[in-house]
Amino acid sequence: MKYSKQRELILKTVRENRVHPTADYVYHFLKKDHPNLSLGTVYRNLNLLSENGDIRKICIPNARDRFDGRMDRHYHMVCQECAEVFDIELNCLSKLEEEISSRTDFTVHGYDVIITGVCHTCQHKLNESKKEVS
Amino acid sequence: MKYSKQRELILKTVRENRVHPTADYVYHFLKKDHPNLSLGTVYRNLNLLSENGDIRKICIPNARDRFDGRMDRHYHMVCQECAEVFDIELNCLSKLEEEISSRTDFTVHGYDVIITGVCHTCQHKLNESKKEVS
DNA sequence: ATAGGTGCAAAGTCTTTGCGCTTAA
DNA sequence: TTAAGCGCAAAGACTTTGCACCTAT
Repeated sequence: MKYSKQRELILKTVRENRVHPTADYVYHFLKKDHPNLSLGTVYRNLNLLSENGDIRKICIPNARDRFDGRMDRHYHMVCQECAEVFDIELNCLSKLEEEISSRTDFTVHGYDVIITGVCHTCQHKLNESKKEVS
Repeated sequence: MKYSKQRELILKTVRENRVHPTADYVYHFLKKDHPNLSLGTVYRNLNLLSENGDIRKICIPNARDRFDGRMDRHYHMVCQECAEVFDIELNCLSKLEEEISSRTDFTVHGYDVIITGVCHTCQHKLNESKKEVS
């Protein structure tokens, strides 16, 4: 693959901005200092990079796709209130691939775990507003 | 919630068609016998039903959302070749919620595991075409 | 009677793509 | 030199929504 400044910047942005950015986030983040950047280029490169295994695409119900620069084994928690995505390490999944291959004839390339719920901050806010009502 | 014939049909379709149908599938499936049905109604009801916990919405990278009428604990394998979705039961996830609550302050509502790879049929086809080349 | 649901079509949102120009190799 | 990549804008895919009509309660 031919080098491009844009791709380098996009990869850097996903790696360094640990918010699991959307394509739009990456675009606006870079647009400030690189006014010629186009959204199409961002999409093209995010897809390229995730196909190449340089970044991960995270698919979340009722939300747009996000990208993750961390390629080590970890999983994701999504807050239903604020829509933020948090990382988590889980021990009990270490045997997952093993179990799948022994129980099915499916060739496993990868897997993702998406935990949905409410983050600490939002839970706190919800508790506060409950108090106000009662 | 007020009863509607359309909603009943849509729920029945998702429950009985174990292909993890997309909204479009449900629409065309029912349209045959119910020509007045509109796609908007299908979307509205699929979203309603999944919010109510009657069905599950499955979000798959690079594919449209699918719906699942099985509400018991199980997970999903997606074939990257044919895009079909298969169910799988996994034992090692039984302690997952426990581990998350003990390790984080995240309130877990649910989680989904999406395993990507290649199904048996497609793997076979891939092997065949390799043979042809060599 | 009336709140909620439907059908329809239009509008939205997010993403991809065609094309002429640019640039890394 | 030239194939890959870019910027732009238009098109595409999928989903939501406003509104007038309909229907379960």
